[in-house]
Amino acid sequence: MADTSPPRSERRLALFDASGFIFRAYHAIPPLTTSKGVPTNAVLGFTRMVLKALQELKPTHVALAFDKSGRVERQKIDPTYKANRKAPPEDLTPQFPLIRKVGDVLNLASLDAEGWEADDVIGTLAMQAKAEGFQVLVVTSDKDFMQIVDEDITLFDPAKNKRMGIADVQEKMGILPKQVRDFLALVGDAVDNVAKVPGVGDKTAVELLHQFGDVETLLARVEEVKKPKIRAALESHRESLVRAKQLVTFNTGLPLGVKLDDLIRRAPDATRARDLFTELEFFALLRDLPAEEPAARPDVAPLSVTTTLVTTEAELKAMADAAKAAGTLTLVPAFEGMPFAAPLVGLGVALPDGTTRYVPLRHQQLGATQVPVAAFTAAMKDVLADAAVKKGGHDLKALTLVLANEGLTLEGAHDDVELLSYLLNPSRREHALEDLARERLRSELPALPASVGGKKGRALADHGPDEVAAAYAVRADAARRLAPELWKELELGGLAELARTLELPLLPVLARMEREGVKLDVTELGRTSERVDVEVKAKEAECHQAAGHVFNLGSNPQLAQVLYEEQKLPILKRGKTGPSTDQEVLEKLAEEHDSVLARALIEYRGLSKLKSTYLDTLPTLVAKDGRIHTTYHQAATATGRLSSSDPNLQNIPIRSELGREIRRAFVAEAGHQLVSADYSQVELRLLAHIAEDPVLIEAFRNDEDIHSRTAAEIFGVDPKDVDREQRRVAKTVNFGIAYGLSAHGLSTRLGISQENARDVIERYFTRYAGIRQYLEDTVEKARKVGYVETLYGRRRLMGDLLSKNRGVAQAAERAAINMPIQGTAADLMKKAMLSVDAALREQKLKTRVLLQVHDELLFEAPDAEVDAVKALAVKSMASVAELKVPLKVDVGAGKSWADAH
DNA sequence: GTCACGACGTAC
DNA sequence: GACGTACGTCGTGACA
Repeated sequence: MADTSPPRSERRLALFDASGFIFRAYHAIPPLTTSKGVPTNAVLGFTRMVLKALQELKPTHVALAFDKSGRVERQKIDPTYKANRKAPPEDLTPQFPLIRKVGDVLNLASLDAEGWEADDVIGTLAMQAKAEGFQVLVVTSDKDFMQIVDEDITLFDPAKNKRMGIADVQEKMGILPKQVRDFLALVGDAVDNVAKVPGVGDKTAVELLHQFGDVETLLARVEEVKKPKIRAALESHRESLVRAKQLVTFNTGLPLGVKLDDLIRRAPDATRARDLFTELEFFALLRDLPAEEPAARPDVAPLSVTTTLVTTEAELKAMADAAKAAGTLTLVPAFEGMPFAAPLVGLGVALPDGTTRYVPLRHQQLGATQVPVAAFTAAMKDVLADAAVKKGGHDLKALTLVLANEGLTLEGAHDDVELLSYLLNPSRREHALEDLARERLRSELPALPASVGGKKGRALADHGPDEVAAAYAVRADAARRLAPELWKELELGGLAELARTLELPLLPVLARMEREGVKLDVTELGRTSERVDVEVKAKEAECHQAAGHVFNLGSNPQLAQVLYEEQKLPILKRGKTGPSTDQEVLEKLAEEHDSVLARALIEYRGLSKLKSTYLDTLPTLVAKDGRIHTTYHQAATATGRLSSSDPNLQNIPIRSELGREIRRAFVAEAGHQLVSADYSQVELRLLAHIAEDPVLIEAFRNDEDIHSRTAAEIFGVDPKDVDREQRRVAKTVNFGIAYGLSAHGLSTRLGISQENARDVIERYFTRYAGIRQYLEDTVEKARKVGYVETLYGRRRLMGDLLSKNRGVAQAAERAAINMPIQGTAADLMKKAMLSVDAALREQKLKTRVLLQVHDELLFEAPDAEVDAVKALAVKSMASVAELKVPLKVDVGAGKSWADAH
């Protein structure tokens, strides 16, 4: 036995009734083709079933069994066997070879035997495996297989996710597994053209088998059959009954010539599987492919391990020339800390000829040979600024910023593998180079120094060049190798244009915004903080007073104890870990149960939240230039939006008075103003456009108060007669509709009954019929193709839509509804940013873009440019797309962010 | 001390 | 569970 075999006792062979599933999948899944028209419904159903069953059963050995001219041998017994079967439908035939191909890339053995059916192949293998001590799992939905069930052979129906052993067969059929063939012979099979004994149905067959055991005994003692009609039928159908039993009995002695060790389960060939699934457009399945495969493919060269240190100006120049000649250059900077402030310690380089370099620049180690930074910048300036030399790497925005610190401009950002991977699957949490290399190059990257990313260890610059050269150079090489593969997939998914014309051009714009930063009036913020500190302490004391003792207001378990055990207030909502104490609950407790504690807590929470998150934190993040430099993440959200962190400047308060006060601390330099331009109702406008809803389109074309108009539609009144309550309801519906709003959600939000909420939603959909249609179509299409997309082709893979867990599937539906809207808004804003940035540069204005908050851009403009910038921003943003509705942009200016609104 | 997680709350 | 997308703070409990 081969060493690779698991211990005997743990060996499990899964045998798939592949041929059976092909037909089942074909009929279970509605017609489906790739964008090129290749039918794939059976392939998809089959593939899903196999992957699911493998996950469920975790077999050690696997085989797929197929029919091969399957009726030939049985027709020797009875020429009419399956004679009335029609040829497979014409859109199924081309799927047979594709299914074999799926088995191939999943590294699963496919077995068949000329003239025999999959049943016989499985029967043979099952017996063989049983004899060798295997547990056998037959994956099938066909009841005929019950005949081979025994202590070691179990059936598994992936459709029902159910296993079937001896006891299950007995319970279901009322007979032993080995009697199943007798049963089938007695009752016949119209579909397969197996003759039955007339007058013998399921019940009679079972009775007969109880009495006689099997067909042979029954025929030998037929005179003992009590009912004359049945007896006569049996006597006159002797031959056909014997034949029927032969037909339904599996042949378990085929000469397959396969050793069970050949069936050891192997990991899928991830690369080929990815290619095939991409070709078949099984995007939802792509995500579930395993990240690694055991064997390295021989056609992929190992990642470069020999790295040349570049320590002379001549070598630098040679490197720059080589890059210029080839037109590409892949770079990974060695730095630590924030990219907008970090000095460049070194630079990993990969050249298109497959060689790698490391340029040490600021290693502190004694005796480290390195070129002076000035010589480096002089030698590299041109090639870095040459857009014709395409730059590659991982997170080129960080590279751009770090180089900018050295006075270097990076142009031609093109192969950012983080960004490219993000566009392929924006739902993915991370696009770490380590992971991409593992998945797509089957290589482990050497570890970076512990100080980078983590906090411990020596500073990066205290490492010698030799210690880190390989790590950075190999990273550059990995990025260089990944880029072509990622571009190929982008082309296949129709995403390459989005990458080339939107995301990659945006990258330097974001870099400039981060580098610019926004000025914070720390003194002003400090004053506010001191004042709030007093208020927070007062509220805290009030809470302790109300509780009768001191406790940690920040601890929800402690708070829950006080509220629900000591004060015996009713538990209105529960979370996973215990009773909830969130704002909604507190408000109810304050209102309906007149809880002094709840009332004080609400105020405490509001104050302490703003204090800890903003007032106390923002000042610590002010850089030496007196400004705050956020980091924008271009590869973070599932919809295509940007996100912001360190600090997050996209959730600075605005709704409360204290919130606005915090915004007052974001100010313009002397002689400048902040200009804010934001899209009005952009998502609702996009919904109108995408859904092509005539009523909503008309409302926006007339620049109506959209919430009043909606209220008028819902409540059947004239827009001018809409009252405040009606408008409030309509506003909530308008906001919620693109999020997959439910009656329950609307009722809790508005404090109305669920019936009432249902009625409101129903009226809404009646008046805005296009919206309902759009929502339904979006989910339906997403289920079929596995993704949703924006107006500009940005895609989000949506695997969970087919989840068996209804909650998960419904959440995925809501996300699917929302993404095209939110994502298209994000696309538009990104286009607007490109347009605005280009216009500002072209007109050589001193105004800078500082912040983006999803539907708002914040500029810092010299006083003299304010009016021009207002006009420029409105024009650029509003004309970024020609839609069925106008895009409206509101704009304002002032000394602070609050004043600009 | 660090980490992961959940609860909560801020924004659009 | 019940309305989508993010990120940050705090408390908690596991682990070192």
